[in-house]
Amino acid sequence: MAEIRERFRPDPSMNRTQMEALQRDIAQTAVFEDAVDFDPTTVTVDTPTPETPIVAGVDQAFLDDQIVSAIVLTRGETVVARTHTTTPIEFPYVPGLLSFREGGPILDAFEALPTDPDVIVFDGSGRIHFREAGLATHIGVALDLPAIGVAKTLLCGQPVSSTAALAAGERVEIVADETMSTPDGTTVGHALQTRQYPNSHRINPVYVSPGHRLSADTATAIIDRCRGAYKLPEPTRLADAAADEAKDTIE
DNA sequence: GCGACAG
DNA sequence: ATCTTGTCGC
Repeated sequence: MAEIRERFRPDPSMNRTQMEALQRDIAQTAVFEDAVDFDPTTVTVDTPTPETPIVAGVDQAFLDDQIVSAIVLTRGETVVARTHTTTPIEFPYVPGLLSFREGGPILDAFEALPTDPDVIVFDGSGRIHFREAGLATHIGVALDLPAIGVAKTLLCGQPVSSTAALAAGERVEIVADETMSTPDGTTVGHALQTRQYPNSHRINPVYVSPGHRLSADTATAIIDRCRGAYKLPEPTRLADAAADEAKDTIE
């Protein structure tokens, strides 16, 4: 179903220079402004209506030499489609080059889907990346679909203020720092507190950044609307469970 | 050389 | 990401 712009496909056989060149190309093609066909404020993980946008959650699980890539499509709390692929691992984990390890398998999984989602949620960074070309940006551009990156830890960039004691729903801007090709001070994402305990113990926020066709503000607003009972947004949790489940079936 | 980094 | 029991706290 998904149309893939082949010239952007992450090729694991490229050398580092070629990979970084492709990332610069990806970054220039990426649109960090709202260009979506749905109303972001209608995204929900609860009871859906016929107009509720379809959100895709994507996540991977690993075996010795194979990678399991799972995608779960949901309309509100309703699972619309689910698929997964198992592929040989072709590239190691290298900070800054994650899309070359996970991107191929993810695109394979998208090709197996019966329908395209309105927006995709990835487990990793989007614009919060040295060359503004994180996993969410790379695959979002390759599919030309709205994409958002949600990372559990910060790859680069700096919060404009402390993220230590945020209440659920609160956010802090992440701005570009000197390690990035982006001009210093550019807002590239947000630290979003998806969940918080009433008292003492603290939960770390997640780091949301636009991947493609979305502004940082809207990307974060969408993830905020995907908050469930856990730290990770619901689409990511579902995909995570699907990947683990598929993995257990294999081993 | 120092720093330092998604999954 | 993955290997893993118990354990502290609401």
